[in-house]
Amino acid sequence: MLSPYGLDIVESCLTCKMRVERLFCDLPNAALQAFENIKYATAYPKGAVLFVEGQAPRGIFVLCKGKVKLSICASDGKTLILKIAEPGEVLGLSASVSGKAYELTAETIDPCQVNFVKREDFLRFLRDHSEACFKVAEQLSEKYNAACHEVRSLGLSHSAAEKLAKLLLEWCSKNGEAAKQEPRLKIALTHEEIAQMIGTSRETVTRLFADLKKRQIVQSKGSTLIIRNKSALRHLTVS
Amino acid sequence: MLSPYGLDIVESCLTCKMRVERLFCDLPNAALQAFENIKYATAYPKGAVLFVEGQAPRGIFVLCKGKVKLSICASDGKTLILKIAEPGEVLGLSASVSGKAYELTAETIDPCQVNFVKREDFLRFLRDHSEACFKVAEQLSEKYNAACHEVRSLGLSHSAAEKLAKLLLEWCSKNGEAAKQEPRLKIALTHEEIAQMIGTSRETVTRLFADLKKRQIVQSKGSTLIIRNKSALRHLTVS
DNA sequence: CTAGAAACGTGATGTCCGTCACACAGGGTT
DNA sequence: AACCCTGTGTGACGGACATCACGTTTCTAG
Repeated sequence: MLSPYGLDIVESCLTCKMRVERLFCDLPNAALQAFENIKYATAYPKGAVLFVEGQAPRGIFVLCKGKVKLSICASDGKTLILKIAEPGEVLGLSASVSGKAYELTAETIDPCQVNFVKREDFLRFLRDHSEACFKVAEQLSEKYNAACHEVRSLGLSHSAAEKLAKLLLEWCSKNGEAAKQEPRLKIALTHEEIAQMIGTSRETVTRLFADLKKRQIVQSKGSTLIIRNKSALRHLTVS
Repeated sequence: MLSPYGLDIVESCLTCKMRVERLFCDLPNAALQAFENIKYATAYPKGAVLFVEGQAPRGIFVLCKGKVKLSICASDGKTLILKIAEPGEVLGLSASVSGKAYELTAETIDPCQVNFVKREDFLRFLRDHSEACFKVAEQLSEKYNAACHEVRSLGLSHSAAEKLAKLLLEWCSKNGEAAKQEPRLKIALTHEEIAQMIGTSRETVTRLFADLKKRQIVQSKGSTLIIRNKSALRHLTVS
C-alpha cells in the first residue's frame, strides 16, 4: 500500500478503528457505505492549503490524520489563527452547506490524511441519510461554540497576558493535563503563531513568556512547558 | 384575540405569511404540522431575557417578531453584543443540538413574538423530519458565518475607528441602503451599546462620531445618520 | 561543519484608547 | 417648577502594547 508523506493511510471508513470516537464518522452502515462511494481518500504534505477564505465551496474535507491550521487573514497580511483542527473534524462544512464562500483558510501543519467529498455529492448524501444530516448539525454546533469562545477571548479580555493565560489553560484541558498538579504542554507553535492565535504581536508573546518564567508561573524544558503555578495562571484570566 | 405588549400575534405557522422568506420556517406541510403541535407561541415585553449564557439548554426560540440582543458577558460585567437577531432566526439552536450550555445571552429589545419548542420535542422532531434537520444545518452555518465575521472584526482591526466604520457599512448593506449615494441609518442603539458591539468604550464611540462629523463623513439628523462620504468610510476599514 | 535562515530576546519610542471626572442636554415624573 | 435619570460631549492622564531596530540563539540544509 502506498504511504505518501510517511502516512499510514486508512483505506476505508468501513474498517477504520477510530470511527466510534469521532463525532461525524460514527454513522450507520448504510450511510457509511454511501459515504465510502463518494469520498476521495487523499493525502497532503505539511504546509498544504486545503482551501482559502473567499473561495467558492468545492466540498468538505474530513480530517482523518494530522493537524490543520484554520486562520483568517486581513488585506494587510495580518493573520489570526482560529483553531488547530484535530482528526475527526470536518472542514469546509458550513460553507458547503450554505453555499457561501469558505470563511477561513485551512492549511496542514502535519502530513495529513483527508477524505474529500464534492459539494453536490455531499448535499445529495445528506438528503438521503438523515442521520448524517444530524451529525452535520452537531458538528456545526461544535464549530459555532468554538467560534463563540474565540469571540469571548478576543473581545472580553483586558490584556494580552489574560489571553495567553486562557490559551495555556485551554491547552491543558485539551490534553487531559488539566487535573494534574503541574501540567505539561508540548509547545508545537512558534511565538509568532501563538501571537496570531491571541491577536497580539510576536514580541509581546516573547515578553509575556519571559515574565511568566521570571514569576515562576511556568518553566520551559526544551519544547515542553511546565505549568508550575496553575492558580496564578488562572488568576490572570479573571483580573 | 389577545395582543399582549401591543403585538399582533401570528397564531399558527400554517397560515403565517412571512414563512417563505424565512430560512427555517419554510418547511413542507407535514413537518410544519408536526412543528405546530410541539411549539408554544409566546410573547415577551421589551427587556425580557429568553436565556442566559451558561444555562443548560431548555429548547429553541424561533423569533417571529421583534428584535433580540445576543451578547456574552465577562465576570466583571463587561459585555459584548454579538448581534441583533431579526425575525426568522432560531435562537438557542446550537446549544439545543449539542446539549451544551447556551453560549450567549438573549434579551429582547422590542416586544417579541417567539415560538418556543422544548429540547426533547425538538430533537424528536428533527429525527422524524429530515428536511427540518437540513434547515437546522443551514441556520447553524449562517450563525457560524456571522461568528467568523465577528472574530475578523475584533481580531484583525487595528483601531476602534476601523471597527466602527465596518459596523456602519454593515448596517448599510443590511438595510439595502448600501447602493445609495448617501445611505441613511436609523440608529436604534446608544453609544454604550455600539461600544459593546465593537468592543470599545462608550467615550471612544462618542469621540469617533464627533470626529466623523467634523470630517464631514457622516451627519446626524435626529436619530438618523446620513453617510455623506461612503468611500472615506470604506477607506477607514482597510488602513 | 559551516552558512544562512528562522526563531527568539530585549531596549527605546510613540500612540491609541481605557478610565476618571465632570458638565450639559433632553424627557419623564411628581 | 424642581427633580431625576439616562444619554452625550470633552478634557486630562497613564498604561498597555505595536512597531522598529538590532543582537543572540537554535535549527536546517548543503
